[in-house]
Amino acid sequence: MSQNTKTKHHHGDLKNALISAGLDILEENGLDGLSLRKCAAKAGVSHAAPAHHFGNLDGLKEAISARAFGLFREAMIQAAEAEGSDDRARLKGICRGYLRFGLNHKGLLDVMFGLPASAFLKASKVPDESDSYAVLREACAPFVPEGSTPEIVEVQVWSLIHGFTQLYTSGRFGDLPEKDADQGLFDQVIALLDSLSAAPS
Amino acid sequence: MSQNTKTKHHHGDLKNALISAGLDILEENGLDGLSLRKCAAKAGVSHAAPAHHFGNLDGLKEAISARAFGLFREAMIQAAEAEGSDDRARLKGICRGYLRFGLNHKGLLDVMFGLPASAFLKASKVPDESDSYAVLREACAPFVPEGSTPEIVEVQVWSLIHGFTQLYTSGRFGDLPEKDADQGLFDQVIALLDSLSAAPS
DNA sequence: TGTACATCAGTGAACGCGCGTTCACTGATGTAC
DNA sequence: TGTACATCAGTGAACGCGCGTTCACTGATGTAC
Repeated sequence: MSQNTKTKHHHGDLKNALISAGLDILEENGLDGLSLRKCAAKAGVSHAAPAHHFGNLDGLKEAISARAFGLFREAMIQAAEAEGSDDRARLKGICRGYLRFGLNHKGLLDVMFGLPASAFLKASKVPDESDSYAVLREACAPFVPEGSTPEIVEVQVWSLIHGFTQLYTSGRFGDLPEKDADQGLFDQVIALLDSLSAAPS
Repeated sequence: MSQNTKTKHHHGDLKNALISAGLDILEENGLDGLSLRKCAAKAGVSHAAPAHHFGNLDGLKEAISARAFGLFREAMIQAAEAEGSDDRARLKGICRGYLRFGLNHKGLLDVMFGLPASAFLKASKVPDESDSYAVLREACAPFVPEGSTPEIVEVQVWSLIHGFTQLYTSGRFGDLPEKDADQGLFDQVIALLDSLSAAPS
């Protein structure tokens, strides 16, 4: 106890601790509740400490966002695996994972898609957002009809899922219960994909 | 000049002036730049004045949002009329109007969809958000296939357009130029609707 | 038409708050020799 | 193995800022008679 929590200087992994603190704050208070000082307090550190690691709030947000995209990716993969192994089941999992993530982690989705994509593309190393996108891309791949391209199918599916999630989580679909929302979104995506695939066959 | 701008007390239409000021601020500085004090300053009035009309910032936001939904509706209608008079042309106009509005007035879309829908549904009189939705609904009506319902088609089209707009305006589709985005979105909606309508015919 | 009065709309000073940022500092760590 | 020293990470006090909110006020408006 003496060494563990009270080393005072040299926290050890403050950078990650601050990111974790940020995630917690987003879950509890949403995007508006996020500040450098709150993250520092939650991580048990003086309020000036975060500047050493992130520079400013935008830096922290980017780091939090990257971690959130990682969680997002995991959530989709896990949901996909829970559904089954064929192409449709995997895609259904993506839909469910996306929507559930939006419902359960509205604050995270807000930072993730609140920052412009350029904030990620600027980073030299391949960012976590791309990793998430790859999951979607792979799930869409089996449904690309002959006359089309993967990009077109991805954009279409992504737009549909993303729009549905945003509108549903902000209460635009009335009191549609979560379970039905799940199914409804999937049905829509399937209808969309069927139409694409049906054309050439 | 003496009477017109310097009556000091009793602005006359301060409520609307504050809403207009809010719209300007949203266009210039985005959602984060919006505050009661800035709206008051922009309207040329003391910073405590807005409280008389809106109570707090959320009240102002709702009023701004209502006005923005009105502009949104007009933008869609105008774009639809510019396209032509048949069903497809009208729907294409809706797509274009929606996307353009998102591109040109990102700040407005942020308040409009940043507030939960319940903020509008609470209002006793039919809110402007419903008026906007009616435009979408009417445009979708001719494309409801026999086995489906208007609601399903609306949700699907709305999700697709909304998601596309959000993702595109935050830079998620790379450097896709605006003109192509317009066409791409419309193509997608048409493909979606064709698939729905084609099934029964 | 005129007077008295209640109500309403906006003023401006003051408040406390949380914020990001700066700064000199200090304690811990790692490295050179 | 031990000493000296540079570097790094976190401290805590201080700063100014913009914010929402409160409050006693005052000037304009509308209404009753």
